[in-house]
Amino acid sequence: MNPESTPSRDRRMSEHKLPSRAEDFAEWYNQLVLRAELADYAPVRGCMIVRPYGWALWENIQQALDKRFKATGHVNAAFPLLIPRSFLEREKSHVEGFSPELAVVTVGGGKELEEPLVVRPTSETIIGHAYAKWIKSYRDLPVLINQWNSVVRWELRTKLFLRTLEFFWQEGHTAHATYTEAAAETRQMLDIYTDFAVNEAAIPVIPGRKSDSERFAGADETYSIEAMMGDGKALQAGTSHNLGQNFSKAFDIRYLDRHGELQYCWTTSWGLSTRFIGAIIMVHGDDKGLALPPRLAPIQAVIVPIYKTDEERASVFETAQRIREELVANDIRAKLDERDGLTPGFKFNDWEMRGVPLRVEVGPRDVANGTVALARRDKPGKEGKSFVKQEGLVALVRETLAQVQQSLHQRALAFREANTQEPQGYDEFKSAVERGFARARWCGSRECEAKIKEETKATTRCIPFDQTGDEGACIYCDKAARERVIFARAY
RNA sequence: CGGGGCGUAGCACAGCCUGGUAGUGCGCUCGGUUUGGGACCGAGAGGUCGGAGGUUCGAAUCCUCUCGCCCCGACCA
Repeated sequence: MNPESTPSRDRRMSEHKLPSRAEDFAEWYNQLVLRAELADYAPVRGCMIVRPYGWALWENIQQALDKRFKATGHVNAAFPLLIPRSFLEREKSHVEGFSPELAVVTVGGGKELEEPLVVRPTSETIIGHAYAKWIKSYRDLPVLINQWNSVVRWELRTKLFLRTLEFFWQEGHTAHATYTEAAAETRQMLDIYTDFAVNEAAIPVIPGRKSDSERFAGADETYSIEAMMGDGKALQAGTSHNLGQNFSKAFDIRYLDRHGELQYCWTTSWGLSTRFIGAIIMVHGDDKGLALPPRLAPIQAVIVPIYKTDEERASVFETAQRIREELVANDIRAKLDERDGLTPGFKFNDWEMRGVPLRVEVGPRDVANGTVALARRDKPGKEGKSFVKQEGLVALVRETLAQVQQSLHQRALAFREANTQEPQGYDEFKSAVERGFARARWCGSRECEAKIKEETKATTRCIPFDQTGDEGACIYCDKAARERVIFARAY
């Protein structure tokens, strides 16, 4: 812009800037999480501090989900953090799945414990134990409990939000009288996650079934929603497990049916974690920073005052405060940026980096004319800026937020479509998973799945529910294959 | 656990090769001029140079050991 820009000025400018997504997606992500003040590193390797702005986002996610859980008859409770180690060992595949990543407490009150306690990696076992005590009769069923908590898994490679030693989530655990009911519950909760992802987070997802090798340790069937990130990689954004009678047999969760016969329960579990925040970042973010979906954004509209003199400041603030109060009174999460000594331009960039969907600029000219400038986060620069009357602003803000929500979803969907291919041969398959999803036939054998992973780093993400049903050849071995599967490199 | 890189102010780094006053930019504090797309000037605060041991009159710098972090590969929401 300024031909006299000095090298030192350019350097300073570049320090403000994030690395572009194209040049280094991983670094873009790391810096964005820190600079947007979503989270910070903790003193323990792999642990994360969720900062207030990140937690506010999580709270909005919690509310949107919790509302849906309650509407379908679930209730919240809290189960203990510490679990006797022997509990984990009762379900064979569950131990095998989790034992490498357990944190174990061996000392309590300065004394070696008789039985080591594990820090919960998930709560199937301790909840199973409780259910066994509580459930006696078919009249006690179904039991539909959820808990909001954190769990610990000793991961080797960690990344803020996506994979940390401790992470926050909700885990729902239900017990039913019949297989059919449990299966319906499992699918219902996946539908809820899908609805949440699409309508609250503006993230298009592919719901489907997991392959045997990707299934949860101890589940009969695992379902997931899979989303495409801005670099074409897949992220499992929510999961729902049909646990069959595996845990009820391991924990003796039985009930007397109406014929007076003792039956094992059918149980399910389902979870969505703070990893979802990583998905929001990587799906909607751009080179300017975060772009939060209005329905989940902690701040939906930020008001930036513009002034030179003290008199201007006073009149601008008066108007800006009035606007903020009107917005807040109408349930719009609005904030007035009262920071002195920062230029408007700095604040524009700052709030864009933090992903605020809508910005309201109020300056002396606006005070005089009864107008404001409205800027949309999804359309940078002049394109997304309009000058509007203060009168009727609340309705306009509401409408514009809905439009931003829509446009983020459409943009994400278009990106996914553009980067999803149906490869005809294995060569095409290989290039497809280089940049996105490959929807390809798979014969269902572990061998093909493993070979593909070895050769391309792509794994089966899920077997989508919508299938054409016609027969074709497996992308790898050419054997008969009915189903098309989503293959991708994954987080 | 294997491979690679790095530990110097809150952050990003220079200084180390060739031992001798710890430095630059950003950020922070104060004062002034600024403010419709990342302002500027001036003054200031801020350091056990990751830790321990050694060599030396003298170590951020040389030697030995150690701890930690980040990135890449085998497990995972």
